Amino acid sequence: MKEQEVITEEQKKIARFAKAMGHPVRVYVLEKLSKQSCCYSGDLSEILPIAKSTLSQHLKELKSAGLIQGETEPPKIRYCLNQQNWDLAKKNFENLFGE
Amino acid sequence: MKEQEVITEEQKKIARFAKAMGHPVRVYVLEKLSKQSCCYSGDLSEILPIAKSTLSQHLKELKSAGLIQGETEPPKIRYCLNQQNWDLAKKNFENLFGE
DNA sequence: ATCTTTGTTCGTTAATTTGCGAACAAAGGT
DNA sequence: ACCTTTGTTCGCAAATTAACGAACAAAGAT
Repeated sequence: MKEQEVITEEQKKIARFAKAMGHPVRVYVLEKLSKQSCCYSGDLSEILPIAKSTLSQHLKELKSAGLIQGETEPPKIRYCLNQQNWDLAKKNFENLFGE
Repeated sequence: MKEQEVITEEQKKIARFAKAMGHPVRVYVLEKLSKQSCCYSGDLSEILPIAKSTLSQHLKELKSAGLIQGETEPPKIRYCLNQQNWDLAKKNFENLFGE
């Protein structure tokens, strides 16, 4: 045990992404977005068996991890992947798993 | 909202793996094991700035997610990746991120 | 000005997670 | 028998997460 920094920024980043992906609903959302570029939160709300407030929190979590982004398009909000961070996450995981 | 199952087993599996990877210490351990096949928990304990009981819990979490395994080799325990599940996790993440 | 639609935020509750030190267990060494 | 080493488990406290319904906010439609 020591006080020096032994955990890299990349490892922290991976952990941050992984944590955000650590719930089935959030994986579902990410997978959907990776397949169809965008969707409205209402679409998800109709399909997923959770309260819309709960869904909203999951989306918030994905947003704060930087994996998705939402563009307001009244009265709806269109969600897409944050392509830049999605690519970064992909790269980070590839590094971890080794090609 | 409905009652039918909309989330696949694979999505649940990804979430389970991701959750286990959702902490910097656990990412550190996984990365180390992916590079050097095996290590003793004591090696980790010397390097990581956390109590050994805390480390033990992180290892337990990785074990219960199926990502690592520990072979007792008294008085130490040798930890390795659970290669089968590691490969599965890799595949699952590749599917999610898309090649 | 009011209504409708769409999401977010608030307040609460229950469950889980993180972290520590102390106590315990296993097993070889003295 | 006892000591040492190595980890795990226990008991606890603090923080975070997950979930819900109710209340609120934004903005176009009537």
